[in-house]
Amino acid sequence: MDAFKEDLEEAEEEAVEEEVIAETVFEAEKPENTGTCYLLSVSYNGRVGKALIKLYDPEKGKIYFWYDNTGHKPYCLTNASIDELRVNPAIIGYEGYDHLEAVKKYDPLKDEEVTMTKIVVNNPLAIGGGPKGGIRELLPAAWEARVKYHNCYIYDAGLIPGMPYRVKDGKLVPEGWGLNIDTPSPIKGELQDELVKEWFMVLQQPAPDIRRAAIDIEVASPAIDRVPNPSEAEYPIISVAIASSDGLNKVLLLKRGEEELKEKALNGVRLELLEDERKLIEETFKVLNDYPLILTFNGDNFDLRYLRNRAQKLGFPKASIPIVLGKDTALLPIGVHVDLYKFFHNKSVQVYAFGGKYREVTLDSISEALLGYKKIAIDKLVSELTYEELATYCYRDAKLVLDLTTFQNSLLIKLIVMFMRISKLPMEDVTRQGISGWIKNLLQFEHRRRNYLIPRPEDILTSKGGAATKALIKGKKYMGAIVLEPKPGAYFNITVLDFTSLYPSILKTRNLSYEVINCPHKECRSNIIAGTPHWVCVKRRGLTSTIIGMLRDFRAYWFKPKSKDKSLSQEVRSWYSVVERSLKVILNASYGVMGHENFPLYCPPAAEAVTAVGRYIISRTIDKAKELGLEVIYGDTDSIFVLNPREEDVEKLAAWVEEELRVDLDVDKKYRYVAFPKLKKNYLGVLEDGSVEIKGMVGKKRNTPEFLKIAFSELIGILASVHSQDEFVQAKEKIRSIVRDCYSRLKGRKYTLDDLAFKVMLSKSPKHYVKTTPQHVKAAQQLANIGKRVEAGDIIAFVKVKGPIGVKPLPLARIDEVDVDKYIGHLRTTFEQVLEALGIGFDEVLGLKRLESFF
DNA sequence: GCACGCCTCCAGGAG
DNA sequence: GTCTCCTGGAGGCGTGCC
Repeated sequence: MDAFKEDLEEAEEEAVEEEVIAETVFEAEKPENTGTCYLLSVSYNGRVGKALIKLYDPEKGKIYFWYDNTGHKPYCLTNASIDELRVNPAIIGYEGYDHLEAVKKYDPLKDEEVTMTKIVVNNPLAIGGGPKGGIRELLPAAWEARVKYHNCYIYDAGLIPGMPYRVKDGKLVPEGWGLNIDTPSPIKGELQDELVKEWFMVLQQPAPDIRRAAIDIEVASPAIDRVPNPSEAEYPIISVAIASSDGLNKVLLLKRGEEELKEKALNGVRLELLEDERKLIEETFKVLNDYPLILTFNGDNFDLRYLRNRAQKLGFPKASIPIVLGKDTALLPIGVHVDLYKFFHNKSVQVYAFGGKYREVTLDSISEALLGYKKIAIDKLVSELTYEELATYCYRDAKLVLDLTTFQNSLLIKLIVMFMRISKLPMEDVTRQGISGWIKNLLQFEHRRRNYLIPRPEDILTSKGGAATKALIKGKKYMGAIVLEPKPGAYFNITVLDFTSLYPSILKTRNLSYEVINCPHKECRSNIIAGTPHWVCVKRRGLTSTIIGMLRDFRAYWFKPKSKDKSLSQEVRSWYSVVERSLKVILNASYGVMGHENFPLYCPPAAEAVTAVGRYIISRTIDKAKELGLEVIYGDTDSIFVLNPREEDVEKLAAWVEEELRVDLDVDKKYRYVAFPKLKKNYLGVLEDGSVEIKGMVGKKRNTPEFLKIAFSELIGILASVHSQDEFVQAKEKIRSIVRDCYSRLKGRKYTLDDLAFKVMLSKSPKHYVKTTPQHVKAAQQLANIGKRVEAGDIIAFVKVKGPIGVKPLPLARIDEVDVDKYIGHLRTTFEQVLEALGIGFDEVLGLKRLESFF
């Protein structure tokens, strides 16, 4: 209930945000004819009362505006008849009410055509979301009333953000989509040709590069590591750095006292000293208005917010400030603002698009992982730096942000454009929303395209029911995947087989989608999903099954193989690799959102049907493998580890799987050897090329102290060089010396506090830990006691010490109070995980008894 | 009073 | 604010022993 209320409030905020745009008077050119442009953004302009489209002209590097001229208006649907509504004064007398229309829609839950009434209004707030509640609150039942107007406009106009368009005689038309393109045959299947063709054009179309500038500001804060409050904006902005893709690289500095600049430029970056802060801000606004794309890192909540509020404080007229603040956003009237913090924060982007290369979502951590260089470290207040030091520091941040979008041929821009096209979201939205927002919008677009009524979440739940299986873990909603018990030990020549995109394949081949599972037809009830009481419709194809299945096929049969096809040019291959990665992000989340309560198409039976089929598929495959004489050592969800198989047996198995289970089974990789401890989700393997893969083990976890990580990686280095059983014996000796060395350095307190620190993230603010007080929270509390601010997302570094509390944060700890025995315990668990798999005892390696006599 | 076992919470990972 | 499964470590509580 609370969550529902919060959602309501949020929806209100966002709708109000659309209105706020009315305050600004900024306009870009609105030509009657343009060349080929890219659709970056769709929003609602309250002042004009129309949908506003921002087009990017790559030739000129600038933005054009195009306002809707088709007369499209906001609306919602209801099941009340026109006659009933016509006599309802609350509705027809509502401010902004326009007219009523009878419309026919296909209701996917009922599988029948229904007649609905469309209530059309003159501004989005009349439907809902404003302070007055809107018409949707007055109706007994409303459909599609929570779809944001700009998204509704995209659906109805069939617009695809990120695709090329042009304005021709005042009309917005698609341009250069490659209409004569041939769709690859493996994908067509029973799908409608038109659908496949459009999607293929959309994926195939290369993405533009976009002229852009990154900005970063510094504020004269009176205290070190105390971030100034952007709502107050009480301290002066002392520098603004701009790093751009078109050669404008400069730092604006606020003049203090009599001090003059020593240099006019530093490494090609122009330095400009400005007499007063108003001028500095005005110069910054010029940049904001000039560039089609402005990049920041946390600009929504800091840089742009501060700039806006500071300008207001200094007396700028509201309408002259080119920054529009929302509850959690800072948008631009002309160009588009992308806050990279928000984009990199997206878990799917982090894990699937960037392979988990960065772990903390900070500019330092991301840039180091992706670019190989990072922020400049300073140990005093920014206001105490010389002009040159300040400029260097500030510019570095802007440059990092820019480079994050330029590296690998503007990979990031291309990914964003692909995500826009797939999700049908404007650039501002796609970079700020999570994966569920993307998939929601993608599916709603496809509903509207087919004239499907978008169902209300409560109707899906009541007509489809809840989950029938029980999760293994307490508190989870339904049962998930199978993880096999590994057979502990080291094995040579292991082949890993995996089902390509298992869950998306299941969605496709089992026809899983919210509307077709537990469908209303009697004759479908016998088409049961094994392991569940649910049945699936045999009369029609589900929407999710169709769309996700098609995207899966595009990736598996076209973009992924083509991205590795050496006969294609490097440029084409790298484009296909971008597409393939974007599809992977969508595919990997497509099943998860069905099991997510806040997803508007939440459907527990569909989610659990996917995992049930997954369990069925891996179990049957393992049985068949055994029957063929293959030895399965381990498996997890969609993979099986087979010991030294004959190629023809693998082929036989794959053929059987395809025929019998209707999924693809492929060789994923081959290990020279793999070592399994007793534990699930833990192993260490050396691939044929000598590269090492470590899964799950504590030695590679982020929060593990550095000294253990180092010792662990030395151990890995030794194991990587092992080629045969005999070499293990020599390896053992080397391992022994590592462990002993570690042990004696611990005992002798030779490590620094840094080496020994556990670095654990506060997942919430310290006061929200009510059930227990974990160690990192205890350390955080001690930091708070000495006046340091600690909040959710901070990484707390602490060491374990002797005494009642047991931990101290790094700044308060001394090396002599460290609890050495605790650390030896950690040394033990870290190494035992690996050694156990190799049949070596930890105590045996250490020679514990003898060694201890030395101390 | 205090070991001890048992359960829960939390962070971080695999897939 | 996709999902479930799995692990290590600590916190917290009840029980039985001295």
